[in-house]
Amino acid sequence: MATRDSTTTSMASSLINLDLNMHSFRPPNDGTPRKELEFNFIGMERKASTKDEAGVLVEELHRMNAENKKLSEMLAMMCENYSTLQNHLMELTGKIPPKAVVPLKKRKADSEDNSNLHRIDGSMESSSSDEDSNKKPRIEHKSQTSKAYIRTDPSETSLIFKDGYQWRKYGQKVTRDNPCPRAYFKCSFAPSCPVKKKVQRSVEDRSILVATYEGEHNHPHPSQSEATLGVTLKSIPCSTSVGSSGPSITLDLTQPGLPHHETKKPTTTTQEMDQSPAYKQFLVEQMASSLSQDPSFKAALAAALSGRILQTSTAEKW
DNA sequence: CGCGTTTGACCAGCGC
DNA sequence: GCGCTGGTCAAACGCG
Repeated sequence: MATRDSTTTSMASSLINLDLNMHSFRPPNDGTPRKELEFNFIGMERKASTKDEAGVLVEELHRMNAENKKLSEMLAMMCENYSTLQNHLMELTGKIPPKAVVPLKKRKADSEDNSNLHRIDGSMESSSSDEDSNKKPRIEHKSQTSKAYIRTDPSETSLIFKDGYQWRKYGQKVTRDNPCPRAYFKCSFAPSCPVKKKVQRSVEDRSILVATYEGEHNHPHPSQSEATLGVTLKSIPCSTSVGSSGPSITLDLTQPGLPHHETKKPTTTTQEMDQSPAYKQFLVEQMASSLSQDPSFKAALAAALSGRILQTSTAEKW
């Protein structure tokens, strides 16, 4: 964005310079033939100038004039492209203004939560940082937090949405910076599963549910049949999720039926089981096969890639 | 009756 | 140290 602005600014400033240069050649009244005026101007500087030198200067003037016109057209086109792209982006992001992405938070824990904040268009707000993790022993699952944005019916007041997992609500609280209550859920699919999620409506757009996931499921994803149409039709998972504990393939924790792909990375137990290259190759093939056969993963991958491509192309344009 | 939700109370971190 | 705030607990409640 800054690159685009500076480019536009520098182009505009050079245009202004060009324009000023043009005006410096023009008299207040532009009624007289231009060539004669130019010749007179040059003549004022040096009477002994030859006709050839005047011709070269006039030619240069015409060339700069044409360049000025070309640059003006380019600027107009760039402005038009910019507005078109902006509209397109607004459509893709579900008309969420960028300022809605970073709510003002006072407490440290919340600001850290935002470190893993993801925009609704899938672009990461910033990389994660665990620099404060030692200061807050209360939060035990800081290493794996992610946010997901789910669009729901604005008339729907419930904070419950189906994402394929089983959740048990254990609390609800009205927070200071959001009049909408925040609901606290624990994963109840497995008794020992440490995963929690907080669900709260966005201050900016009440139709958006902001789900914050903490921790990592220690059980397989419930069967895909348990994932209702609540997410696929009524709710639109919009964000990718990336844990801060290293590279992972997590695409969207809210995707129904989507296996927890971050667990697909080789675990230490797997590595200890068999270090043979053939076995590794087999594992890789199995993973690739299972992933490619998963329609949800395909859809999530496509969404993530398209978002990334759009982001890259937009950045290049700017 | 069992399970999940609601809701007020309590606890602990953080800033002043 | 105190007050504010977010997070959690657990009894009460509702529903199937």
